[in-house]
Amino acid sequence: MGTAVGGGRAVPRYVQIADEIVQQIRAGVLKPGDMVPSESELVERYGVSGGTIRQAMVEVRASGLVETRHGKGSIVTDRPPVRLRSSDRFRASHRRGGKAAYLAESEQSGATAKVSVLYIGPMEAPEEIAERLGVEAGAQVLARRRLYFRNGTPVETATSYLPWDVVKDIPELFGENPGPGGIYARLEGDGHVFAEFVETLQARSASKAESSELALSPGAPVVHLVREAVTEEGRVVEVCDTLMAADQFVFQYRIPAAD
Amino acid sequence: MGTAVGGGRAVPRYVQIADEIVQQIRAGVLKPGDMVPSESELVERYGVSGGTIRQAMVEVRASGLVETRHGKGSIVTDRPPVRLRSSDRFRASHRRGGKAAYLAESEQSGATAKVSVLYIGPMEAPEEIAERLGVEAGAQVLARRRLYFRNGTPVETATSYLPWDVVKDIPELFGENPGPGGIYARLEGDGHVFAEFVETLQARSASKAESSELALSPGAPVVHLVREAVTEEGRVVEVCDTLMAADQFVFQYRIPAAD
DNA sequence: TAGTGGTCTAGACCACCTC
DNA sequence: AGGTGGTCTAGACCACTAA
Repeated sequence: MGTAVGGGRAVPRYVQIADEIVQQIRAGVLKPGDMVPSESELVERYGVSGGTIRQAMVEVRASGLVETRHGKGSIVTDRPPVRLRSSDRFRASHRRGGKAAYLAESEQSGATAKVSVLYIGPMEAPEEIAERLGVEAGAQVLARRRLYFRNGTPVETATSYLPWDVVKDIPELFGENPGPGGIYARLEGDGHVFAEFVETLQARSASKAESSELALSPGAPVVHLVREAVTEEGRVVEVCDTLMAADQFVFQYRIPAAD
Repeated sequence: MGTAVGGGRAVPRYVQIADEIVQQIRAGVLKPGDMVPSESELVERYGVSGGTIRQAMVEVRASGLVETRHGKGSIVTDRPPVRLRSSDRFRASHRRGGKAAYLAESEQSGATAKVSVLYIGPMEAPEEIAERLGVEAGAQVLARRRLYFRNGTPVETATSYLPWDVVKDIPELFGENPGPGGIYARLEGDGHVFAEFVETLQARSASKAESSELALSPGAPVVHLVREAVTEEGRVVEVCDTLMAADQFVFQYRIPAAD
């Protein structure tokens, strides 16, 4: 059994160790791309048990400065220039210019972007989605589920839901590439006039499943964003449900002060 | 020593246990206000070691459905009637109605709100703030630092920075209570006409210091929001730097589609 | 195969809270 | 005093990755 020094410290040993490692990264002793010493090496260096090092590494991972992969080790992440999701990404002029929102943003920051289509096809609307779309729960909708990459790593999953009667005559929406300007441009081309987009955001810790899909450490913060596209008739013609790695995005919204 | 069954399961035991407990809460077997069985009781019930239960409870806490306090135990949280921070909180009509934004929101959800003033007075502008305010770094500004409570627990710290020449003739801004409509109403009363508010959000894990100020578990997600108040002259007359417990807030923004 | 992280054990001591 | 969570130990077995 262990000597069991106990928990009677002002600041726990594992926090001290975590802080030391984080400091080494911030100070540049460990640079982006470097490997953090292995857990067994840290056990020796600090003279503590494996469990304590383990707990320290959980803290270090939570700082977002490090990424750990099973059988490999922990690597110092290169500070990614986050993508700014500003509210003018939905300007109609961008669509007329032929750019989808996410591409326009990627251009600004010079990062490589990629989209992987996970599913496009009919689906029974989940309850919450059906409610937002104003259709009955379980009604058939078109679902478009994508995974977005930035510089090769997944940063965002997005699923768009559109009522069947809205999409049934727009064949482009059933293909992987909806064409210039994205799906909003196609909807506009079919006679829908957008009045506004309503975005709802909540930040929380990633579940186990989510963290694996986005290649995050379990418990890393994610942002859950749901966007509704509302037409001038007051109809919600699309609900987009998005989950983003929080450290990859900064959100910016402009709120007019006018009454 | 332990029998060391090892980690060779598809889904780890601690995740299974965490899911079971979360399910019991979602299903209503454990209701808000109920105590979760103690860790030692869970050890018996599930026939695993303390460490495994401990890890399971970390997962359960991450779900936000439970709150743990040291010598007491874990209690199922009141279904957090999160405060919706919608973008219409800055409508001029609210200010003319005499309500500050945070009070107007609290009324909607029926929660008790409290504000504690931590500091009001002159301060040398931090670099990032000075940049946003368009003043020189280190220039004197008025800082108003508050801590917001909701149902007795701290949920948000906010610091407003205002250029000295803007505030020097508005004595209300130096007092704890800036009067009906809040500081924006006072600025409007002094001739400033707001054009827009620009909010920038980023979610991340709380640092040790931040988590203690907001009474969060270390590493719990927080939202860092910086708001600039822009007048029709294009001047930023206030920068408000806020840190919020992520599980207490849902953010909503309406984005006009017009070009 | 060797090294790394991931899970688990059985037990210890400590700090906090309530009675 | 007795229970609760918080920290720590020493060791085990497993899964993943790379040479």
